Amino acid sequence: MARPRSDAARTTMIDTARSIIVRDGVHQCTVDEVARRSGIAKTTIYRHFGGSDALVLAALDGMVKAMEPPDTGSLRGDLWEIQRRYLRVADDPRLRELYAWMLHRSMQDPVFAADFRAVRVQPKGSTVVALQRAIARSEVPPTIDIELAMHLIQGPFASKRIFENERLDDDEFDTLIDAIVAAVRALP
Amino acid sequence: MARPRSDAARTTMIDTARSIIVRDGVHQCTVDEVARRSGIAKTTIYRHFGGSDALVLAALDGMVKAMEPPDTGSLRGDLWEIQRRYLRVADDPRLRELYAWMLHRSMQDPVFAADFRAVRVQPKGSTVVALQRAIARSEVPPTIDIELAMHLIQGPFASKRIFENERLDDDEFDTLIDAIVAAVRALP
DNA sequence: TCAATTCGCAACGTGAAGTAGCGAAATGAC
DNA sequence: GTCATTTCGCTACTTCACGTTGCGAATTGA
Repeated sequence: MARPRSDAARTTMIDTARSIIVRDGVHQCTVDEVARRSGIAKTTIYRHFGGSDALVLAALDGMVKAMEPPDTGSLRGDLWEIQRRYLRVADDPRLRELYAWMLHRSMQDPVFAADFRAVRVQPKGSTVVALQRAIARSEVPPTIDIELAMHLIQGPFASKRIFENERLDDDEFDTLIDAIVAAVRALP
Repeated sequence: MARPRSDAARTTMIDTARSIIVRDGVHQCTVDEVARRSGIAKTTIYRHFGGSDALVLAALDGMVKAMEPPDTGSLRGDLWEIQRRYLRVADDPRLRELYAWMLHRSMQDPVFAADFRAVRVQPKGSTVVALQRAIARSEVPPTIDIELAMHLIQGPFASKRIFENERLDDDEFDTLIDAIVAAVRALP
């Protein structure tokens, strides 16, 4: 009907937001700051995104590189690899901060929670594939609740690394993997 | 040397903060709001606590009733009871919000993280006692890393209930408890 | 009694959220 | 090509919370 919204402006905003998030953390990623650095007017940002939440989510979307699930031939091997990668990512304080911020916003706002879910970084997909392969190999019963198994797998790592903010050394990591594999096998 | 700080004022601030947290959630618990509701001057609040973080932590301290560890005679029974109570508490959205807020603030500020640690609501103490009893009964090896076992136990519940914000039905709960007990027994 | 400190009050500065009005530029419809 | 419509960038504004400062009055230890 009339002048369309500028794609170039949208791209610039997202790129600016992204670089702020990566360089300085999500807390610096305010509408004012994006406007200042990008040269784009605040009003334009509000027209495009309606607020910093949607802007951050748009910036995050696409940064999330889906992990191709490893295939080592055993559930233990696959989970070892998946969680190893997960912990490497979680070593970045900005990412832990980002995760905590998203959890925080999700608790305040169900709409944000739903959007967050769509964009989230998670080893979830890989873990599902690893579990399906383990079922195909008859390594675990085909009747298990895969979603529950996922929490059984990633919960202990998240608890120690995110909630408690403690690193895991190699021994702890292996011990946890072994115990978790035993737990998954014990699932009905 | 001179006039001491008013204990009455301090108590009033803490009580006001507490009631705001319980009634409206931690987000409404700002210095301005506490001042408005309590009739105490903002400056006085800053003199006493230096900011809303310390005020909230002070308000929380004392609300946390330590849970007396259940003693059912088996690790499974103890963990069942402990996690059941934990989930009942986590059913309150204001508490999940509070937890997310604390995690969020902890990521930003190591000092807050340390203070948070001292005040935190957690079934940690009970779980440690349950594990020690299980060791005494030779239900699990005496060599296990108790802290790691704790994450193995509470991680899956936290992952599903806090991170994912999903409730657990009775079947899921029992399944998870069984799998976790198997995992703890598999610890070296 | 007196010096020191607190309390309550009012005002101020900062920073971010979000909104409003305006001129200029761009674009779809005709 | 013309024109109505919408966007864009700008400036300015309101609101809210944080945190600070200065001041008179009240309180208390020495």
